Amino acid sequence: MGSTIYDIAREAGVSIATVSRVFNDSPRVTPATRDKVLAVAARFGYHPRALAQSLARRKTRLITAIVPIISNYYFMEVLAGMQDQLAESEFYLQISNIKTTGEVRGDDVRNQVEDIFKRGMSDGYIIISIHFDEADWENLKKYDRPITLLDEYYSGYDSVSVDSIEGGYVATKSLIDQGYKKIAMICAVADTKPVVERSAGFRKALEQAGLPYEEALLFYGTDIKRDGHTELNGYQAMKAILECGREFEAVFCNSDIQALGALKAMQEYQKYLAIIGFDDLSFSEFLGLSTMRQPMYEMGKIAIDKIINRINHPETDITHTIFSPRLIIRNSSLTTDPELAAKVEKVG
Amino acid sequence: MGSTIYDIAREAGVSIATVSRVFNDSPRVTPATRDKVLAVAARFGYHPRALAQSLARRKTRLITAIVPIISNYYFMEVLAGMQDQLAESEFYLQISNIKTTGEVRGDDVRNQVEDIFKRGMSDGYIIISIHFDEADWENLKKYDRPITLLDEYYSGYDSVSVDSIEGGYVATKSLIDQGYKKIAMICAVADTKPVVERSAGFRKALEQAGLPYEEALLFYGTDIKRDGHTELNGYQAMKAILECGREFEAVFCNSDIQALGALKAMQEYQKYLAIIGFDDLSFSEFLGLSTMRQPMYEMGKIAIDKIINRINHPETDITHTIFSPRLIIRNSSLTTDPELAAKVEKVG
DNA sequence: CTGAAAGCGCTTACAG
DNA sequence: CTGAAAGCGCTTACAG
Repeated sequence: MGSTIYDIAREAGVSIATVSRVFNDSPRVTPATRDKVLAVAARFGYHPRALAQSLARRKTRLITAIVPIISNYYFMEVLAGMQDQLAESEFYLQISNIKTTGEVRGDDVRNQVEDIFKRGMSDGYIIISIHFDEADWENLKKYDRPITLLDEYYSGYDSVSVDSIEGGYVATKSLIDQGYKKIAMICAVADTKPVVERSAGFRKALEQAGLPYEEALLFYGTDIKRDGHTELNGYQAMKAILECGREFEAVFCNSDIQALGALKAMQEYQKYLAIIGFDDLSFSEFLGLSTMRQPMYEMGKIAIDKIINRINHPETDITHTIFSPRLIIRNSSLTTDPELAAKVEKVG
Repeated sequence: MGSTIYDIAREAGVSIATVSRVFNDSPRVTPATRDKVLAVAARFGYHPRALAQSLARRKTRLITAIVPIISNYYFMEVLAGMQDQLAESEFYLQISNIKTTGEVRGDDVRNQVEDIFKRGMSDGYIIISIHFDEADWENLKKYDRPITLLDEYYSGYDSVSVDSIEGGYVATKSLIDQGYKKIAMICAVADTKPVVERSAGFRKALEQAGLPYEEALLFYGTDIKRDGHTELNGYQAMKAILECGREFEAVFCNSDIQALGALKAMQEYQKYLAIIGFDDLSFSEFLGLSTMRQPMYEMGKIAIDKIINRINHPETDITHTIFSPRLIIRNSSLTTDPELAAKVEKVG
């Protein structure tokens, strides 16, 4: 297939250095030579191979986003932000997907991430929604590549994330403020970072309001795909709530995608609890689902800024951008109890 | 940062050829030498750069999936299939995202796709949900790379797709079979491949049943993001249906994501038409949404098979795999009219 | 402004 | 089984 820089040089009667300069927009080329080279290149359908360029430059101009199963609906919006921010830069974005069967943890994920670093194909890496422990994060340092964490915090790398504890707190408090007292939480896979943090916020809100917190308020689905961030998991958890024999008025749900499943369970049981989710996925608005909004688009933009900045200035100080999630009240968490409703004003 | 093959060779007292052989699992290396090399490599934290390997081999062992805005929920499931099928192969998958503002057409998309080919970074390309015209597809031939189309058909490349005309026909017929006579269709952006085909099926079903077809049965939303495959677009289109002054009983909706928006519109108007979507996204089950199922996971697997086969055997005949979408009946399209209901048996 | 030459980090016949 | 050498397709000081 391909013609090389040598073909073009020979045909245009110049050296390969000149051809290279033309394609790198070097100012040190006469318009005449440039035109001649470009003409020949067009005739041959020549384009410099990114591969060879990267090797020679010792720079790939590539940023890799590492994502554990793109399924995360979350990622779609993050991506939009990354793309828009990338537009003006010289970098290309490539996405490497981490395959997960079941939980997003364990050696398998670790190995896949390391494999990506071993290939050494990118100037910088944005790691999204992967929650390693300290040792794992430290271990990545040996590859000596710029890293930005998104939806995760570790002191050793730049990061952008949302304060999940605060989010769990605000969500639960919004329920309490509406007059609900019997509140459960739908978790995803236990010991998982989002769950640990959001349930901590849940607990804090309850205790602050003088409502007793117990483990028994936490409900789990059994589906562990995507760490339990699935419709099915939420459906199962809500079923557990409705069948546990205990009365609940409201539910704080770990994620919108789970809330979608929870909604179905409520319909099946014809029993409607107030519910508030977490994320604000694009469909949540159309479900009338109250939620804690994560500024995903913004986070994507910021992650790109951070990684580019670190690629260009490796020695700058590490920074962490932490958003407070925003409360979005829609119908799903509004009380239907007229007595309670009287005390509440619609917020969003 | 990194040590190179030279460092390892020197330290291990062998030639770089031997180091290379060790890392390429060549059988022609004594266990002793192999161990020695591996030990040194481990100590140095050495890994061959994929970049340099690719250049020397003139093979990248990389397959690139080109996707117009990953947002397409559709893609998530396709990806799962691709990953599973890739597991046993020697290839890596990388995803290149096409940025789209508004419609997925025009020069901008064309240029982005071409840029990816110009970089020449992959051994093969799977192009997903991009609908070019004949000239555009032909134009890509000049890059002389293996290409597989997914969710698109063009005779010049291997492809895997779903018969959308058939899908539109079966969906509409299912509505007719249930006794509905006043049926509208929610389209996405007009002149777009899915819309053209599905509305053709819609028309065919009507005419075959002796129901008059008119343009006025086709409704459009104004949001053109993702070619109109958005919740908002469906919401707008359903509003148009409910406000047009004409009575409808049922709706065939171009995609599940739009159906989600349509559902909201119906709720707002407290007017419930039977509705059937297209795709069977993961949440559709939890919405009780009837739909035409596309075997996305399977399609992903097949696309990988095809591209790998063509990479390894460039001269094999071109093949097209075309699925008939499967009808999934859930609550949304079941009639509530007891008279009609009597004639219908629940299918799915 | 242009060219000759070294170098990027590997692989792979070709000998031995 | 192992090594010397050429080659993959570029970029980039260094001269001029």
